[in-house]
Amino acid sequence: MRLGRLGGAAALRLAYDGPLHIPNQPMPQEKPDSPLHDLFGKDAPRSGGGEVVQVLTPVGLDLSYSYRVPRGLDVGPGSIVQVPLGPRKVVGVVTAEPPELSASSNRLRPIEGAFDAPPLTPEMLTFVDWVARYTLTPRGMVLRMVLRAPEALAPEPPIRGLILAGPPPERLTDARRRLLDLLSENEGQAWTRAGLAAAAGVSSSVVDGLVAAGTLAEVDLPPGRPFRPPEPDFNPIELTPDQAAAVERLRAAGPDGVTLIDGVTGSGKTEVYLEAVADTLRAGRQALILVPEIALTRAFLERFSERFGALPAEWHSDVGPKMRARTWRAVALGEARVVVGARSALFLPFSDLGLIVVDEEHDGAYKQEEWASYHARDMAVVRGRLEKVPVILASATPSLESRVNATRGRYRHIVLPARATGRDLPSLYALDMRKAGPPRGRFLAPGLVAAIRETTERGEQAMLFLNRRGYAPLTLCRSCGHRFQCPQCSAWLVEHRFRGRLVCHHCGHSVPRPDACPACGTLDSLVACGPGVERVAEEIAALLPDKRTVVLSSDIGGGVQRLRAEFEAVAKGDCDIVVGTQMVAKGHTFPKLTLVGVVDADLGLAQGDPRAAERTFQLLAQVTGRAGRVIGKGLGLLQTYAPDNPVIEALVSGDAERFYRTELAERERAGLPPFGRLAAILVSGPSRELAEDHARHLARMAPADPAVEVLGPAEAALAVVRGRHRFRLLAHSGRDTDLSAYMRAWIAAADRPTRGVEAYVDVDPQNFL
DNA sequence: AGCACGCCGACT
DNA sequence: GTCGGCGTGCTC
Repeated sequence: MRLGRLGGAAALRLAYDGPLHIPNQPMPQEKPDSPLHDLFGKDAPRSGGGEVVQVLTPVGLDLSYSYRVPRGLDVGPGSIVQVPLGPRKVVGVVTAEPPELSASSNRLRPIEGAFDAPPLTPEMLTFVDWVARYTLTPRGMVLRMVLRAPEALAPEPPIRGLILAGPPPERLTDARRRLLDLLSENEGQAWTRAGLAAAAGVSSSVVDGLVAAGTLAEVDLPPGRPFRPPEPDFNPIELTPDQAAAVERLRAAGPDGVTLIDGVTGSGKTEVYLEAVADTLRAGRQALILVPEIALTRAFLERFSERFGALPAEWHSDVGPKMRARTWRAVALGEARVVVGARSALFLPFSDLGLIVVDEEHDGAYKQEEWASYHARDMAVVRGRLEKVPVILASATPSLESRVNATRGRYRHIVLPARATGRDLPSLYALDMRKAGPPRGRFLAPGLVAAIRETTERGEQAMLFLNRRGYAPLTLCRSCGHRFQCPQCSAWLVEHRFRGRLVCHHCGHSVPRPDACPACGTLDSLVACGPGVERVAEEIAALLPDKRTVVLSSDIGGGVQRLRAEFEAVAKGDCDIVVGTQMVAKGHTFPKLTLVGVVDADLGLAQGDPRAAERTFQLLAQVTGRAGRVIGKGLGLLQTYAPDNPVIEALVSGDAERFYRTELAERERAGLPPFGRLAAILVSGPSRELAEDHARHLARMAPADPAVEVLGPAEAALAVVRGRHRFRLLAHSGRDTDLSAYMRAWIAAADRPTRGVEAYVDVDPQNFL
């Protein structure tokens, strides 16, 4: 096992050079005793054997451990190695830190070997450390995100292929003849066992028989090269003058820095950043395109391959282990030139990254809130800085953070004010439900129903948007008032009529919908309260029975395949009315769609969530932006009980700037992001008492700091999830305070939780439940 | 994160 | 009397 040479470690110098982005995070000043400090500006010596190196392992540890390098093993910073850890063997990465234990220490154990994979670059190692520090995640856990394709470390095993290698067998059956015919028609071709059997229409035992007879022989085929390089000049598209000007500005921008492409829906942001991808390919470098949800980006992949003559590599949770391993290796070896991926693609070990694009940069899906919390958009900006490559953020409704960075000049700002097709943006109107609401028991105002009727009569499509899955969010007994609640969560069970069940959207618990009230036994006394998409579909189908209605929601049966098919069917025009949840707001173009009705425009405007207005504005602007993109005159109708709410007013006036102005003023007044910083601690435990006790302990232990205000503990809005009781604490500071460092000090000062209690730190929380 | 060690309930 | 629950601590 040997490794190639490593690039100069001097590149590490850039790591802590100045204020990095992170929504305005000042770079933490490294203290002289930091383990990383001594390395800057020096070339880390490669080990020639018999020495000691630090190895970071992908376990929940912040420390790296010292290991002895056996004689003859050539490893240096970034090398991927196997080391013993306690009773097991784990993969690890040699870091650039100086050894902590001396060669004579009896705790020292030897590295067992190095993998034949390219070493992680110094930039990648720095990135791991940076993310770990900022998010308060053990470095090992961040490394784990990098090494998340375990099979990728072994060279890909050759494919077993079959070729014609001997005379035909003595007994020639019908099946054998068909198989031999096929082989002679494709002379010299090697087949896989299953492929040959299927192509010849025989069972695999026929193939085995011929192998045994010596007619076929097994050979090793080199593993396939699935990553055909995209060609930058394969099929250049004609750009509009606006787009061409935007591309020129990107080119003029130079080799690094962040650019926000701020363009209305349909303005062709994608075409613009694909030109930047083409430039990256021309320079022989790799590009990463992050997208919020990859499962439904079929259309994007097709567009990409039309432009570049090859598909990009894909990286997301639906990629199987084999393809995952191949992709990881191909990225590390520089063979995969463009990767389109979900947020986890940010941790791929690119060998020569030249560009990062974050599409729909405002999207909440970029924030991971599981065991490690990070915002992929912010970390993309950090990685771009470390790698010294440009980062492009694209959105029709940019986050307030990015807008402020653009107006302050930290980001370049490219605005695409008009649709590339020259079509007008949809006209939006508020439907005041207090004055012109639906009759009792219904959810669609007569005005909206009439508009849907007119639209579909013209042969165009209408969409009803409601960000609520299922049939009804609450079921109660008319007789005794019993409400169906999840036994494990403080949430109502949502009726799903397709499935005939009541479902908890927080833990997945579900029960069949009973006929009688479980509390009082009364038959047929259960009533559904409020609408979900299924119920809206039922209502519109009853009102317009001759129209074809379809529901697009993540929980229609059949998984991603079925959903993709449904989206394509709608795009082809196979239905008149679409009723959809949040997922219809993203990306897809439905050419015949000209009317979008928002069933409950007030739904997202919950009090107490500082980001509610922004999220609602973005979501409603995105979803109404689907209307009239290809034909007709787009129309959006917003059903609301608060037509004078600033979000609704800004949408209806078509003046996005007005929304940004008022919302930014509000945030500035309250010192909220991007004018201040927030970090949360979520304490959860098996009982209310245990969770609350630890939350109070944390509150007492919060370090005194005049720059930081600590709030709480308060019971979380969702007080119980999966049987765990939750409390929240919030730290609030100005934007010049290193709140991440404050949180590290806080956690270090407090006792570690015990007895099943957990404390989870979320820097830059997006979600306030 | 794993995995081992360690101290209190229901069984061969 | 043991088997085993998972609570606590360690891994170079």
